[in-house]
Amino acid sequence: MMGRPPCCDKIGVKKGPWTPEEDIVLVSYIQEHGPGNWRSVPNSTGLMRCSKSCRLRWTNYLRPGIKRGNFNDHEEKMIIHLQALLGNRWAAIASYLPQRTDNDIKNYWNTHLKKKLKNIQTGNNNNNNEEEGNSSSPQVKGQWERRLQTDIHTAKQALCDALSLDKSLSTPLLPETQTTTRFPYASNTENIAKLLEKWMKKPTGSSSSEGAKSSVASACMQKDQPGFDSLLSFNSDCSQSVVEESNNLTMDSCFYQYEIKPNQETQVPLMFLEKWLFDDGAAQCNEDIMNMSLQENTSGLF
DNA sequence: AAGGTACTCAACCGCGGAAGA
DNA sequence: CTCTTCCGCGGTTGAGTACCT
Repeated sequence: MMGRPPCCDKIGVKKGPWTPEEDIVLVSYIQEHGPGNWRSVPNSTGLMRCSKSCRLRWTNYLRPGIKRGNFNDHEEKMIIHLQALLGNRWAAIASYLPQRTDNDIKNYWNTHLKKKLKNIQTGNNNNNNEEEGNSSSPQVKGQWERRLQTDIHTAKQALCDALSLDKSLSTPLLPETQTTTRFPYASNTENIAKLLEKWMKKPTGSSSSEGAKSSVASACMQKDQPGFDSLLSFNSDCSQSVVEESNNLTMDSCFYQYEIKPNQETQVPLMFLEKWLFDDGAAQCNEDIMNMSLQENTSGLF
């Protein structure tokens, strides 16, 4: 067969924004069967969506543990460092920020950080009286590019740097410890169930069901809205969540298994790298290289 | 108040890699 | 080993919203 067959039958496949009803169907199905086997989701649920769309909706929006809303300084720093180190490998970057989706990080990078860095860059150029287009700011850009094409030693330093950001923060950052902080995924599925019940029971009190639909939708979509978001969001006070969760491993623990696996898989190589880094390189994190690290370039951002 | 512009972010598209037959 | 199918990723789009004139 020539060419790649479509992931799904294009005929009758719905596209565009998801409705709350569709969300409910999808979440209900995943609650029962767990995420994965996306191919069978449309058939099993009757959703007129392609498998990809279902997966995307789940991973980017419905999945418990997703933190929405503004990125804090620490997250910004992490993203900037990791982007410099890993390039646009958003999934890899997201594995270090388990509360954020790769899509969110990508969007945030494209809409905020890129611009911010550009401003910094041009600011530096002006300060240094450097000509614009002349190899386009060799000092700053050169460092970024150098890091992207980095030799392994520099990469080790940068990763070391990135992972040691804000050690004072209580939130654990190393993947080894992240695996424990992901427990809230599990507890939150219960919340989804409660939420779904609410949705189901919600009287279509408003004159039209369409109105009710949209009000539910907007309540869900609304950023920083208590309700849906707060229920699903990954409590920033991870330690508390973990404690709670350790006492609360109910039926949701199966969710944890389903949820944790994909991330772990993507994380494994980095975990090895880090392990190797910290075993081998941590002691060598010499100050000179750290000083030339991105912190220098990004310090103006924060 | 109306129209235009900029911005945000959910969702789509197409590709590459992994897995399985 | 080859072919097919599925999954996941990164780039891109476009609808909705906010802001400006």
